[in-house]
Amino acid sequence: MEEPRKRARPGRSPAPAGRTARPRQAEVARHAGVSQATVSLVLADKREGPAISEETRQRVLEAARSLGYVPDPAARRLAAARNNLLGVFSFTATFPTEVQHSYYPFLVGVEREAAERGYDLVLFTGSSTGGAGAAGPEALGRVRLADGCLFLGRHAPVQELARLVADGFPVVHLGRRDDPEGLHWVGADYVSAAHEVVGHLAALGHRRMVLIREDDEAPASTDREHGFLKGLETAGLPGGPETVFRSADPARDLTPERLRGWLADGVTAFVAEETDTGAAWRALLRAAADAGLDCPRDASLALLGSPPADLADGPEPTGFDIPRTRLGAAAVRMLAALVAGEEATEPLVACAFRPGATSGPPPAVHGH
Amino acid sequence: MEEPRKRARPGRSPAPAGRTARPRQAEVARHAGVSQATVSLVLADKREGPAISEETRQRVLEAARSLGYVPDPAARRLAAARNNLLGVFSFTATFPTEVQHSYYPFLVGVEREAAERGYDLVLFTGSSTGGAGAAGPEALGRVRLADGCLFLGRHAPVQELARLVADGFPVVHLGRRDDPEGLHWVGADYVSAAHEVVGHLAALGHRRMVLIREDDEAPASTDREHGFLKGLETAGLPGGPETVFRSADPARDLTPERLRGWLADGVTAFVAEETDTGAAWRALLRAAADAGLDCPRDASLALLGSPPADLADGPEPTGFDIPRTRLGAAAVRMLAALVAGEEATEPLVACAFRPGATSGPPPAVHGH
DNA sequence: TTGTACGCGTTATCAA
DNA sequence: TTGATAACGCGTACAA
Repeated sequence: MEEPRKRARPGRSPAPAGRTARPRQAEVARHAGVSQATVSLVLADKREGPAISEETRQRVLEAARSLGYVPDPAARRLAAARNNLLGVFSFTATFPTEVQHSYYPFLVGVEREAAERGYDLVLFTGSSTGGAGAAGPEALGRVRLADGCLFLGRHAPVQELARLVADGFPVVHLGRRDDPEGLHWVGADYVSAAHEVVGHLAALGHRRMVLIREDDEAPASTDREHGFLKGLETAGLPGGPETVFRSADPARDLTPERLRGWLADGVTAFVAEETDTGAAWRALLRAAADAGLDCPRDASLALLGSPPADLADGPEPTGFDIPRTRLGAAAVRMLAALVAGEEATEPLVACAFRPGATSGPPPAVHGH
Repeated sequence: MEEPRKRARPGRSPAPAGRTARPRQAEVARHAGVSQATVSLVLADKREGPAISEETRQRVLEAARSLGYVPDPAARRLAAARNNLLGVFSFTATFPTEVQHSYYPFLVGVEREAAERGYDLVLFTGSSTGGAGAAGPEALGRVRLADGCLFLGRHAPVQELARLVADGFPVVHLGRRDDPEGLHWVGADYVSAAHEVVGHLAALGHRRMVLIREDDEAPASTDREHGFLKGLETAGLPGGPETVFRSADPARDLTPERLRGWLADGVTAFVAEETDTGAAWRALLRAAADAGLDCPRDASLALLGSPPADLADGPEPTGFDIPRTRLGAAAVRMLAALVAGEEATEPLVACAFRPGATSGPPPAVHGH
């Protein structure tokens, strides 16, 4: 006796009382009377590779089932196989209390598509919550547990994202984003959608229109402007800088007087971009009301997106809806492709045109 | 030559093109001129354990920083025998399209509490979606991937749950449930809440009231009845079976005539239980309206729960709100305790009393 | 104070 | 067809 007994479970804290350890492949092997490697082979169920006798196969499967065996994702990951786990990391709470920027519609699509493809989801509790990811750079490193990760929200730290991308870790960002070179993303096709809205107005007979936008350089904004201008071009209408009104504070700068001035110049339709705050749209509605305009009789209004929640009761704006659920699905689709080592799928998702009630034919020209 | 060269990275598929391997502790160690174990010690930064010379410490930290070292979560978890992962398994889609039975409020609490405690969440794509869990009972086995799992929804298969519980796998069910012996759950304290509602009515002066309930034996129903009867007792009011009206189809059985009969008998307040369909409350509102009752002048109404979404516009019912967010948090709290090998925490969460607008003093007694 | 050795659970290769 | 075996990256007991 006294022989140096094997060190008990080194590297592990003692198992909690009453807790039965999950069965391992080794245990399944013992029950089936085979080696652990055989278990691995059977469970991998590869087409190629060494064939296994049906008899052994069944024994192993039965043992695994009866023991409730489930592969350890960490070990699997370590051995460079896959998890069937897709990560979701948001930089605000994934389920925010303020419904304002709720990811719910995205998640519907994400869950559906992930289920479809046999993936489970890992929700990494974001940094904002002060949760698991509060501390430093390792916060983002956690996502490497999954086979790939989806990022939501504007405040993704470029450095860390770049690192993941550089390491070849499959990453998809929700929303167009150029910042870390080579970052994959899915986003709404604002260019086409804005283009379509302009086409709709032009078809109604509008010859001059103005885009109201805020003063930032977010891709979502520039895309809309781009689509707006392209729409004018397609319709053979005059473009140029004077068709875009840009203001850091539309509520202040978009006065009823200015609106009247445009009208006097022959402008008959106004298009506002959508932003988080909805400032442009709000200002436009306000100015039109203050100017005593009856919409759409006196002028047509359109919104490049969906109205903010608090304006949901008002008349349905002509414009388009962002297909959030389909965006979520598209993101998962792309992520799955990257995980599989395939090419990234189509990043753009079409928006749904919304006829709405704020546009109509331009007013008949009075006077001569 | 020809000596059997070391097999290149066994156990791994070939690294995807362009993929740079991240630095490992071993590499940090080389750069710092120490052993890998020392790197691990320095990075762990434990209070106890072997002390490290400040000199070495700095060299290691510097090397780690300059190489951009990030620990591999999979390896870390493999070594630590813990995931920091809590599972969430729902038997309907976790993010249903029909807002009717949305788990959103629960998830808010779940996410918040999980983040607080440093856990990430695994959303197991449920069986209903035909997703990863479509196949038979083994679907549930997947949850063993996490350190513990939360179950949502009514249709949890008892067999499989029992299996998990028997194996000592930490499981918490959302909603009271006795079925698999030893299953842990968290639920709303309907008994106290119903008790409080009765107390409120009694304090207003009501001496006789009737509970309208459907004809099932769900814990949520019996708890409410129990609380209702206890409330009567506390208030010193007559209880007994005639104070409970039980019907499999309240819409049919709860006629205006019956209501008038009760009123004639001196009943001045009616309490409806809440169910998925809201049938009892609907029938009560309908009968009161048909009987030409002005509520709360002629009679007081109360609802043991929250009104169904389609009745949200109506007058706010006296009753209580189920604290779903806090329930989610409580579930995570209990699950975390079980994972840590501690005792289960308090399963009951208090409901929030809602004064509402459907109750008031009983009508003055006319006649003599 | 630091280095050596081992095991966590898995996959993949190779020899039997 | 199956069983050893190496290795993934990290944490820790133990020896130096």
